[in-house]
Amino acid sequence: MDFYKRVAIVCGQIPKGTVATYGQISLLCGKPRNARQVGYALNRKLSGEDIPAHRVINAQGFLSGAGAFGTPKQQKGLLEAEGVKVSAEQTVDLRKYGWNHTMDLVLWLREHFEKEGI
DNA sequence: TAGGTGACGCGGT
DNA sequence: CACCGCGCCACCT
Repeated sequence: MDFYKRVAIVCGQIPKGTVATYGQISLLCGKPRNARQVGYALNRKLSGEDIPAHRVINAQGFLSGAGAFGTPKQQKGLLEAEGVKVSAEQTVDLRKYGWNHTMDLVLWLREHFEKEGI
């Protein structure tokens, strides 16, 4: 499914030190209603192994995917290693670390998808 | 083929 | 705020 390829490309654009939400990724992939599929893709590694999956959390700022990483709280460690503060409850302040993607990115993605034929 | 599931999200109370 | 319910949709049984 091309959607998974798009997920890989979009995730690759998340700046280090910031986090994006599942809904945001699905939106940027052109499928506003596929937030669940983003989680599914990352969980099953359907978009590749080497993508910053730790930077993707849910809309409430909670690290819902922590359990899929090696050890619980592994995701927390990865985020803190790049300067993202994670609370003891495994939550991140989206107002502070949330990814504010630009409209330019949307256009860039559009062209990139077109060029890749996905 | 039918029904259940889930790294989700939003609106209502 | 918290909690609840419902919509969502590709996958898996």
